[in-house]
Order: sequence, then structure tokens, then C-alpha cells
Amino acid sequence: MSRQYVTTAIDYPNAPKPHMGQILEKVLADVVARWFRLRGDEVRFQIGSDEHGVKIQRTAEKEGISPKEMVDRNVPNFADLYRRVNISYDEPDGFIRTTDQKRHWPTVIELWKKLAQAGTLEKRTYTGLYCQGCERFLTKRDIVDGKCPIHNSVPEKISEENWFFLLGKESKWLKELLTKKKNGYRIVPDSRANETLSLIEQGLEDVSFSRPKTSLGWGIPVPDDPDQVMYVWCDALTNYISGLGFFTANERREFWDEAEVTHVIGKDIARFHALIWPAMLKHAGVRTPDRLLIHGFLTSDGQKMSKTIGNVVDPEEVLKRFTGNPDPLRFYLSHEIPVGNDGDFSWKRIEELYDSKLRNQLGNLLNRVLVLLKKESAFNVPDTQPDSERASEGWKKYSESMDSFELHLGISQAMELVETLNQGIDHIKPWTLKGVEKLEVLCRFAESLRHVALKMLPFVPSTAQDISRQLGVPYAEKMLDRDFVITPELREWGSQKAWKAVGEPKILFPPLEK
RNA sequence: CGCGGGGUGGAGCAGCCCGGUAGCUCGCCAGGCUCAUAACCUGGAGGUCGCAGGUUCAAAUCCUGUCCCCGCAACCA
Repeated sequence: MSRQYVTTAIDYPNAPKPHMGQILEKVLADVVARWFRLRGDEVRFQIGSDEHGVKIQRTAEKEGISPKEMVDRNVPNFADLYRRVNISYDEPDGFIRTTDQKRHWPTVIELWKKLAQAGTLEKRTYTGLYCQGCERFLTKRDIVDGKCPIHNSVPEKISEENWFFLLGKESKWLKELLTKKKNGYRIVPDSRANETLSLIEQGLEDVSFSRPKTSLGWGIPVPDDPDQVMYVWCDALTNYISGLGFFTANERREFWDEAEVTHVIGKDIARFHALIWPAMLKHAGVRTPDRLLIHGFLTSDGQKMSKTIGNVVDPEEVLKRFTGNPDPLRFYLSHEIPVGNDGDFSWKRIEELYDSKLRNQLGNLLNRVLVLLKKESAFNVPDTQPDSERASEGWKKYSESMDSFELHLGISQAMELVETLNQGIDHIKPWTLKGVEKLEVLCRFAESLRHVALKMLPFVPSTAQDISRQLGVPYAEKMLDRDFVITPELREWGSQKAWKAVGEPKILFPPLEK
């Protein structure tokens, strides 16, 4: 058994509630965290919010409230929606806020001091071309014909004092760290690693770590330099260790030093997590993380989600469509989008998938087995060699997929089993059989469904439990407990000797209203 | 020469890393079954896997070239 620490990116609560991309990330992380728990690991799962910065400041201004008021209003909506999507982050301390002066700030300030002591911070006068519209300095690459291509305006030349983090000299060991096979910082999936490595090849630049208070007021002050405020990197990335109380009296270092650390993030911020973050940790004397799990982006009906196009999908609406049940959405995101790939969300597709896979194939299968079985007077799963071999091979394949983060293969394997079972029923025609033969056949189907439910558990937890309840398996009530483990015994064919009867069949997934 | 992703039956996607029966969902046609949520099962039509070369006994998969599409990243203008 090992210890796991799973994190997601912390959300920017500029909007009143999470968008689909953020849901995708949380679901991915949640499936991973759940799988770790189910295989017997000790897991800490942390999410949070990144609440500083000019954009927050500005949005709040527009609304005529203080930044603090705005984030205090928005952040609970994030936590609330994630709870309703069944994201199993640790309660109560698995949600870290960067405005939390008790939990977050002390670590950040201490980390800054350590970086300063290590000589990796340097104050410079930065002169650059600043675009008022973008509210940031533009790089040579951004500028087209001397103008900001987004705002079509000529940027101003502005000089300001910035603390810089000297990332430029870290290329060599970073490359080693990211490519070595053992004890490195592994990027998953592989295809996403090349992208980052090619960034190193292009040469790393030092990064701005602070802004003058006058241009960035809403943030953590730089220690011993009251005129400067920390820019996003030192503040936001640090959440991963501030949540563990690093550099304070109540450190929980065992979840870092003696754990496997997995950061789940989107491809847009891969570079910061792959480069700046490990460099910061190195100079602060903290070991580097183990894994960076990168997901792609979501389009809507094949197009970029955009307010202008009007194709933005609100996760809330998706929940509502399925009467608050998060599982169709969780299933969609896990089944349709291989980890790391970009994916598409479409209403047509999710409804299609709901009907064909969840309702017709899975729900209907459970129903037909239970209806036949409840007419029988006994229940007993026959222990046969071929069945038990099939089961153990199936579990082996499934675990391999899950352990290597090929999650869509994991859930597909469960669904393939469902398909096989539907075929089997039609082939065997249990309703034409009698006596012991009939009973045995039906019990074998029920047992197979027990395995299906276990395999679906990381993806659609409440559905998996519901199936198990209807089947009447003895452990059904415990399945959603944090310490529930899919033990070797549970994976074994016919291991549930205490299972003596099935429950009442109920409709698992009702037809959608038009 | 910025970087990355992609082009697979009518639509949407998987398979490519680690070559060897081209798979899934929807749609279409025909049949079966009647345990089940008008669900389930079987068969069929439809693909020269963008194009051109190369490697190989064998290429959707590896290599080279080439054409085309889409992003540069998240609700903010």
C-alpha cells in the first residue's frame, strides 16, 4: 500500500461558477483519486481556488464590490458544484484558498524567503511593451506589426521594478528530471511531454515573480519589500504544499515526502507546472513531485466554447437535464475523452450515450437479470474454473489500464463486459430453462454484474452502488466509504458467500423527457 | 522554417507508442427474440484509414515528403 497525494489546478473564481473545462479536470482527478483509494492506497485529494490578481480586482470593481466580497461570494459555488458532481476531495481541509491568510500565506511567505536565500530571486527593472487591453507585457512573439493583435493597439513602453525568478539556468537538470525513468517528474500522457521538452529546447527565460503594488494590489505582499506584491506563480503553485502546512508548525509532510504526488492540470498551464514549480521546490529544499497528469480542452459541438458564438455549456444545465444525477456527465467525460486528448461536448452525443450505453445496455441488462432472478427461490453463484479465470483476466487488464491512467480503456472494459452479457442472455435464453440450470445461469449473470459495478465505481460511484444494492451484494452500503477497497477477494469470482438473495429491480436510468 | 493537435465507412470518435483479422455510438436495410426500460440479439449495405513514396513477408500503425483543417487556451476582450 502506498500513499498518494492528488491535486487539481486551483480555479480562478472570476466567474460565478465553474465551467465545463474545470469540471473535466475535477472529474479526471476524482476518478484517479477514487481508483487509488479503491486499490488500497492512502489518499489525500486537494482542490482549491486562486483568488488574487488583476482580473479579479477588475471584475470586482465593475460589480462595485471589493475583491474579497466577490471571491467570498463565488468560491462557495465552486465547492458546492463539485460536491454535487461527486468530486471526492478531502473535507474539510482539501479545499485551499489563496486568500486564506492562516493556511496559505505563511507557507508562501516562507517559500519566498527560502528562494531569496538561495539566490534565485533578483530584482530588476523590467522595461517592456505593455498592452492596456491585455493588462500585461507583450512578448516579441505577441506583437504583430508593432501592435497587439488582440486589441489592435500600439502597446506602451513601461518600466517597472520586478522580482525575477532565475529559471533560465535550470534547463539542464529540468530536462533530466522530466526524462529520467526513475524518480523523475513524469508527464502523462507521453504525447504531452514532448511539447514541454521542446519548450526547454527553445531556452527558458527568467520569470517575473512580483509586481509593484501600484499595478497589482490584490495579492500577497513580498516579504521585506512592501512596495511589491507577488505575481501568480509563487502564490498559486504553492497551494500544493501550503495545504499541507509546509514550513509551519502543523506540517503534514508525510503526504509529500512519503507519497506519490500527482498534479492534474490542463495543457495550458503544463509549462508552469513542469518547469517553474519543480525549480521552485528544488531551491526551497523540497523534493519534486512525481507525476503531471495533463488533460486537453473541451469544445462545444466541435467549436471553441465562446460567449460570442453562444455555445458555452453550463455544467449546471447538464446536471439538471439528468435530474441532478452527475453520473451521465461523469460517464461522458470519462468514456468519450481519452486522457490528454481534447474532447468535444455535445448535447446530442451525451443524450445518445445516455440512451444507448447507460439506459439500454446497462440499465436494461440489470433489469432483465433481476426480474428473472427474483422469481427464483434460491441464490447461489456456482464456482466454475472458466468463470473465475475470465474474471481474473478481466481484472488484470482493467487494473493495468487504470494504473497507467488510460482511464477510458478502464471504463470501456466494464462496458464491453455489459455487451457480452447482453449477448450471452440472448444466446442462453434463461427464460426457457428450468430448475437448477436456470438458477445457476442467472446467478452467473448477477455475479458478472457485481464485477461490472465494481469496475464502474471510480467513474460513476452512485450508479455503481445502486447496481450493487439492487443486486443485493452484502457490501453495497459500504461502497462509497473512503476506506472501501476492492480487495483481491472482491475481485474473485463467487467470493461473496454471504450473498443470499437479490433485491428489488428498479429503473436505473429513466428515459429522458423530450 | 514559432509550437502543438488532427485528417479512419453518412455524422462523431477509438485504434497508432509496442506493425499482422478496421472497432464503437448514432443513422440506414433485413431478420430474430419476447426475460427486459418500444429495450436486447443476429446479419447486411457503406472505408483504397488525406495524398505520394520508402522500410517490411506484412503498414491505419514505423520512416520521408506533401496537401488540408484546427488551436495557442477558457468566459475574458
